Amino acid sequence: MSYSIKEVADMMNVAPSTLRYYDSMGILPNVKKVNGRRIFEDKDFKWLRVLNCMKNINMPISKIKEYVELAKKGDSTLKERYNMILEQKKVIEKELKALQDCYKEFEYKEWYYETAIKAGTEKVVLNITSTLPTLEIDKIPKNERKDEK
Amino acid sequence: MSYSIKEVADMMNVAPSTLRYYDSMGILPNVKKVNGRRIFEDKDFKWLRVLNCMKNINMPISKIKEYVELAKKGDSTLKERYNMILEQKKVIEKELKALQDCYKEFEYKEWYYETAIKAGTEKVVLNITSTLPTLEIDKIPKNERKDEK
DNA sequence: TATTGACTTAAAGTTCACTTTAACTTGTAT
DNA sequence: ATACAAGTTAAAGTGAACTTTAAGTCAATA
Repeated sequence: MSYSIKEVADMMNVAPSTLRYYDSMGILPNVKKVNGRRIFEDKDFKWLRVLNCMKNINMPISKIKEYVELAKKGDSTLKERYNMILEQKKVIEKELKALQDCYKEFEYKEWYYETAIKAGTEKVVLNITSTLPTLEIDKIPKNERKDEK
Repeated sequence: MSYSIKEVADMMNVAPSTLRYYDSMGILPNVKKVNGRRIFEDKDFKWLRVLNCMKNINMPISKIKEYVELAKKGDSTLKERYNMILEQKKVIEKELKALQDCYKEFEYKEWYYETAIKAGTEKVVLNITSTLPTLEIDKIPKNERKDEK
């Protein structure tokens, strides 16, 4: 099977121009062209799946390109690519943790507003602080100082 | 306790100029100023924690500002703010799911490279496709067509 | 008293990731 | 045959989120 740029764009939820842009940046390697038109085939989808992941974790295009260039060089870069994957796995773990903490913060906010709406006013909940450790802000920094009041 | 802009910037892992920028965009409400200098107090950290969350889930500043403006208006906007929170919770759920799928994809990649490195070549794993449903790409679109080869 | 360092604003500059535009080609339908 | 839809490139434009710069203020220290 083969697919046009529009079809692939729809599948990936992006504009065709975005895919052209990706291609121009060199992160859509080996896409076949017939009469100057891009034709996406099954083999391309393997990479599109990975690309989609990399975009999801906000990997910059420059880094994605780095990976693509390594892959093009073949077996001699296996270890380098492996290390990139391990590094990115750590990034995802961090992001997952951050997102989960955010989720808890928002669950707290949900309760907060439910309580406030029932009471008709925020005042009843305003001085209850969420005890969720979303931010390192809870740690007091070294160069702490007294209130100058 | 009170903190300088530099101290808060360090706690939040951003540049002081970023906090000034946030302030100029109106998403650091009610920060005290002494002799023109920003002084962050305990009450500000409640909001900074939430702001940090909102940044984490890539909420645009314009939307964060919307929320701040609603909060400024007081109890009459409780329901609106509640709805915003519910909506954002859904966004987080989606993002979490996407990230978890990416994590699986990267776990597969980890195995892929471990196997390839052991064998000294990618060829042994190259035609094994991950079966993880990271992308809707696996669904064949309506306007599918035959290979023109 | 002079200097240093951390702050201030307003405005301009930068970066990234697209998106749009303009001029053109190609394949399909009438 | 002609029109139209969908593709193409190169280059310019956009928007968001900072970041840098320039010129200045203020408090503490030598």
